[in-house]
Amino acid sequence: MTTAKAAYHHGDLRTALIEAALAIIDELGPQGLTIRKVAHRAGVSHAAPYRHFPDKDDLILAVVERGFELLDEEMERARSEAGSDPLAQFASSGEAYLNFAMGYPAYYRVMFSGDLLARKGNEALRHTSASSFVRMIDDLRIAQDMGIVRPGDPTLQAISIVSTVHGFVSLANDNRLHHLYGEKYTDQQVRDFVLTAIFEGLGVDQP
Amino acid sequence: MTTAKAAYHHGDLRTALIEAALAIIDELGPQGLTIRKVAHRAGVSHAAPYRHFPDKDDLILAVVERGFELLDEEMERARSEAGSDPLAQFASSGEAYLNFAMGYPAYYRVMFSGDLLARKGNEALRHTSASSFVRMIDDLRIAQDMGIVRPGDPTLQAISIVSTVHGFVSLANDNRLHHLYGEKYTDQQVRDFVLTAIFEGLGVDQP
DNA sequence: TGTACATCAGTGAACGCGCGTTCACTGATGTAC
DNA sequence: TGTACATCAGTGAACGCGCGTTCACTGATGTAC
Repeated sequence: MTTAKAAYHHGDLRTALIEAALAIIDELGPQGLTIRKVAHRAGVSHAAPYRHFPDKDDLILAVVERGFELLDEEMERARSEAGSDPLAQFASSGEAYLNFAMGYPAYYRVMFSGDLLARKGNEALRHTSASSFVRMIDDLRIAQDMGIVRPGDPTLQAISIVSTVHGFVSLANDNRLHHLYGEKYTDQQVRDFVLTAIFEGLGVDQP
Repeated sequence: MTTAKAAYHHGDLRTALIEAALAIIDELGPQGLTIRKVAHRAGVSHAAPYRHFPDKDDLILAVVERGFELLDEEMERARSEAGSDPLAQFASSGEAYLNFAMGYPAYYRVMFSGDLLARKGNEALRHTSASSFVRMIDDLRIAQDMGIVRPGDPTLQAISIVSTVHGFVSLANDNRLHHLYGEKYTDQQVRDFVLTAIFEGLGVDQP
C-alpha cells in the first residue's frame, strides 16, 4: 500500500515486514500468516523479524494498527475532499470506509475480529479503532444542531449505522449476499440501497 | 446442546464428534479446533474421527451445517410461540437469532465467516444459510400487503436488516461496542435501540 | 440356542510437515581517536 | 583522512511441538447356519 523507504542496515525492515504481512493476509487469508512467510516475502531469513517484534502477536498487532491508520487516512482524505457540508463529509468518509473494507477484505477481517490476536493487544486496538467512531458522532451532533438529522442520542445512532455498515461489508466480503439478490440487482445497486436506508434512518434525504 | 443417543459400536460417535467440536470452538475459538482435541474430548483416539469424516474440513462443514440447523430450529420455535401476527413472528424469530448469535459467539463466527473452511463446502453452506432469509422476505411481503410495512423490494429490505443484525452481533461479540457507550446504557438498552431502528426503517411502530 | 465367521468402528504407533522461537555467529555500519 | 573497535541487524542451523493423516491391528458387534 505504501513503499518502504531505505533507513538502516537492510532498509526499513520493520515497515517492510508489516507490508509483507499485509500482502500475505490479502492473498492467503488470516490463517496463512506466518512469521516465516512474512520474512521470506520481505527477503530476509525467518529469524530476522525477531529483531523488530518480540513475537508473532506483536507483528500482527502492528499490522492491525497500521490498518486502522490507513483507514483513518482514507476517511480523512475523503472528508477533506467533500467540501464543507457536514453531511457530505459524513457520506464521503463512509464511502471511503466501504471502499477500504471491500478493497482489502482479508485485511479488514483481521482488523475487526480478534481472530489472530491473543488477548494481549486488545486495549491498544480498541483505542485506535475508536477515533473514526468519535468523528462520526461529532458529525451527527452537528447535523442535528443544523436540523438536518433527526434528534436522538448520536452515540446510539452511530452504533446502529456502524452495525449496518460492518454487517453489510462482512457479509458481502464473505460472499453471503450475492446469491440472495442474484441477477436482479448489481452489487452497486444493493450497496446504494443499504446506504440510502441508513440515511432514511437518520431522517435525511440522501445527498 | 443436545445429548448423544447410543447407536452403534461406541455410541453415536459422529454426533458426539460434532458436539465436541462445538464445545471446543466455544471454549478455545475457531483456531483451537483440531481433530486431535475433538477426538480426545469425545473420548476416542485421534484416528477415530476418520471413520466418520474424510478429513478435517468435512468435520467443520458438518459442525457448521448443524449450527444452521440449530439456528433454524430456534427461530422456528420462537416464531410458532409468537401467535399469528406476522410482524410479531418476525420480531420473535429475530430475537431468537440474536440470542443464538450472542449465546454462542465463537460458534456464530465459524458459521458466518468461511474462516476455517476451505472453499470446498461453500455451496452446501450457502443453501443452508439461505432458508431463514427467505422466511424473512415472505414475512415482509405479507406485512407489506397488510399495509404494516412500507413498500419496497422486500429482498433489499431484508438485506439491510440482515446487515444491521449481523454487524451488531459481530461487533458486540468481539467486544467492540461496549466501550463506545460505556456506563451510559446497558447492553440490553443498546440492543433494543438497534432493533427499534430496524423497525423504524420498515415504517413500523415496534410491537 | 450355540458356534463360526465377516464386518468394520476404534486403536496406537508412526510419518512428514510447517510452525514459533532460540542461539551462537558474521559482517556491515557508525563512531572514537 | 585513516585505522581500530563497538554495535547490532540479519543469518542459518537447530530445537521441540502439535498438527493432519495413514496403516496394520484388534476386538466388539451383527449375521448365517
